Amino acid sequence: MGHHCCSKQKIKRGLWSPEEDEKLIRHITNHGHGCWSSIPKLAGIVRCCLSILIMLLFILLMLEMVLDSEIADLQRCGKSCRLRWINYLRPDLKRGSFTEQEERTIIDVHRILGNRWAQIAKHLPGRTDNEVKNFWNSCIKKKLIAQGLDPNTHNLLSPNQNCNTNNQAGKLSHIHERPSSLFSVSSSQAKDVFLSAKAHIRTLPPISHAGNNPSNSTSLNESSILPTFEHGNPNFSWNVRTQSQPSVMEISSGYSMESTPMSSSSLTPSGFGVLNENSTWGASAFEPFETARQLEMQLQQQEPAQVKQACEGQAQIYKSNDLIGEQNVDNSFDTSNFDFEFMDAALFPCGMYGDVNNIDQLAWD
DNA sequence: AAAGCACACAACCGCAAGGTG
DNA sequence: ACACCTTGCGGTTGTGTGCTT
Repeated sequence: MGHHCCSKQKIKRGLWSPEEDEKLIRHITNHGHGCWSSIPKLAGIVRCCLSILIMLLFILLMLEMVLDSEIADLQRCGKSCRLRWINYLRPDLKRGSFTEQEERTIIDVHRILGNRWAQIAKHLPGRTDNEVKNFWNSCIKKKLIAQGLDPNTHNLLSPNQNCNTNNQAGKLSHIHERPSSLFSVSSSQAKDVFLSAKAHIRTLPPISHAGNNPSNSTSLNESSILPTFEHGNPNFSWNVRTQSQPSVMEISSGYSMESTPMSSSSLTPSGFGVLNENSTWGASAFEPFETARQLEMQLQQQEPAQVKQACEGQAQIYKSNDLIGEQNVDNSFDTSNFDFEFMDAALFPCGMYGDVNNIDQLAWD
């Protein structure tokens, strides 16, 4: 086997020795990595030239020793060198275990981006995609499962899934417990966040909706505030009414709206800002609601198909808004053509993991 | 003490995208 | 336009280590 790029070479595999690390570090710090595939040879050649100069200054007897010990080529393929440098030797790497803040960031960003480890790692300075991936698979995944959440979708596991998970996880017999971990939140906190969300959602322009099951709908204008709600659910949708309740956003879910402490964990006190893949997650300024243009720009950095759908939806929203007051028309857009999950994620990207007491301030700053 | 097991982490593999001749 | 090469990414496997029996 082995890489096709190095099948002809005499390639060493497996763990790197400290000597190999040292050679690689010395070469890259002196010359940069340039072309990775050339490094294994260059790492030897450069050493060779230096050694020759040294040899001219010193006794010929030293020659063999130097050749033997110092200028031996790095018998690794470029791919392996690159990986070793990026994942382990790079000086800006942060070693050690992940902090709670990093863990939250990973969970938040993963909910939006999925298994795009390289993108996720960009939000964690000093961490590599490999590191994040390993941490996810070995730690966070299990935590989420133990919380009764699907690590892929971040939604509640169905009873069947829970069953399966129980079987798979084996030891996770405490799955039905509701530990008061960082993922859970009290109903009063949820209420605060909910009110906060409500306040910002109100900034949306008026729009009508069509075709949602009223029985599954919860209007934010209702005086009864649900202690929890679930926005990470792919079946979770939103819409806004104009006629009877102008400027009110309505949230509905094809999934059951059963009250569960877990489900509320998706909403964040840190704001509803739209995540930019190129920006750092976590401490971004609060953005109550993006204009259609801003949102479109954000969305364009996501998957094209989803962007298209989301923008079409937004365009319809604003288009219909223009018509309000002029004529009483059904301004609905086709919900079947709208990616609610993505829209949901774009509007509510964070988890409810921060300091809930700052919600109002964050909300209105 | 030794075997078995689980876990975390490092490294590998295959694929896709982009660049270049 | 095509083939080849390089790089980057995500999934998977291998390995070392600590714990349990």
